[in-house]
Amino acid sequence: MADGRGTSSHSGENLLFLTDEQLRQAIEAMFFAYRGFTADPDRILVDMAYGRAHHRAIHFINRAPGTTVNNLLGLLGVTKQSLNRVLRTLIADGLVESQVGKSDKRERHLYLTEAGRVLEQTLSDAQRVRMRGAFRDAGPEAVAGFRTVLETMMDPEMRHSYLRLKENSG
Amino acid sequence: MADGRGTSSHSGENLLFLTDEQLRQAIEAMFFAYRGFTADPDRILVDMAYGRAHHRAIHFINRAPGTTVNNLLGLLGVTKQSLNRVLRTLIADGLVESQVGKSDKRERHLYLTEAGRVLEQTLSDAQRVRMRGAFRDAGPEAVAGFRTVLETMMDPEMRHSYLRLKENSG
DNA sequence: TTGGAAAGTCAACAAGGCTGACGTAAACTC
DNA sequence: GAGTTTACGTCAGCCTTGTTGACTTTCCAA
Repeated sequence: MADGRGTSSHSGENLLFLTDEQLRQAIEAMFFAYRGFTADPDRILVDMAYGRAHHRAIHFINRAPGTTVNNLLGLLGVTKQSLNRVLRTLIADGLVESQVGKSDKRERHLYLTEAGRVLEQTLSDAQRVRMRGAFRDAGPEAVAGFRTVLETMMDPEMRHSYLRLKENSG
Repeated sequence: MADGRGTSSHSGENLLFLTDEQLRQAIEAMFFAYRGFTADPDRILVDMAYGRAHHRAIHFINRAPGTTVNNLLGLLGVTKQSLNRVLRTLIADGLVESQVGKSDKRERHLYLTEAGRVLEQTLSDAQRVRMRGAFRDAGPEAVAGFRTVLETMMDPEMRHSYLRLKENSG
């Protein structure tokens, strides 16, 4: 369908698409595509003394408003010291708000401020333009395959986080 | 096909799969999947004082034996100072060999040594295990779609590099 | 009331990006 | 043949973003 080879059968008997060479090509495709994937928001971020780490924090706070620090830590997969450095600047700059938990006062619940939402929108707009273009050019069936493979490629815990976010907002 | 929605038509009339929400989910899928993608080789590399940058250099030298430093720079998308730091240690450790160009003596052509090939094999084996599992579970049609979308997502120059590597090795 | 969890912080360090400047050798050009 | 450009290597210094380890404060829950 994409390369006219190894895609004619659904069954497990056709495994030509699993040769080492095919897999190497897929690895390179991931590498090059990820570069493109991050390029657009990165360009915006350099102009404002922020980096990719800030973008990721903003993204997930937007997706899971009111998330606790601990939960965010799990999504991002970094240490609390690393996240805290980023979070501190975002709070100081008025993009993120931290609210003491009502039932459990040890927890902090994170929200984007209005300014934070504006930046999130700007960044995700830029990132979505490329994604939308790729999806449109590739077509619905390719997109479905794309998402299936990505989901299968995740670590199980990450897949779990991913699916939970997906359910809660889609 | 993967989610039973928005995949029934080839034509441009069906654009339900391009909602902002769908695109956000795809962005998250890329993020989580890339984490899984790099996790296995990363685990191997920490035990030997190497990082992801070394892996990338080794990968592309293996794929394009005899590549010049300049060419490798283009593939990796980093500065020569950054690459040089990595390359120096790889050459010092006997994993990479640098040969003065025959026709143009300014150029250096890079090759993996036997030890370099062994490490490359170890790393790419680890990375391919996950890739192969994901491909097998997702099926040939999903794989074709996956690759189509990734190629479309690259920057044009990167796509050009990617396709050239692809042609030259299989 | 005490143990442990959630969060914040300080300090120190490493990998891996970057810029800018400089040097050398070889190739190219006029 | 002189001057310019190209390819490569290197030094110095900076930044972001990750890490570990230690310590404190707060506060929930057994």
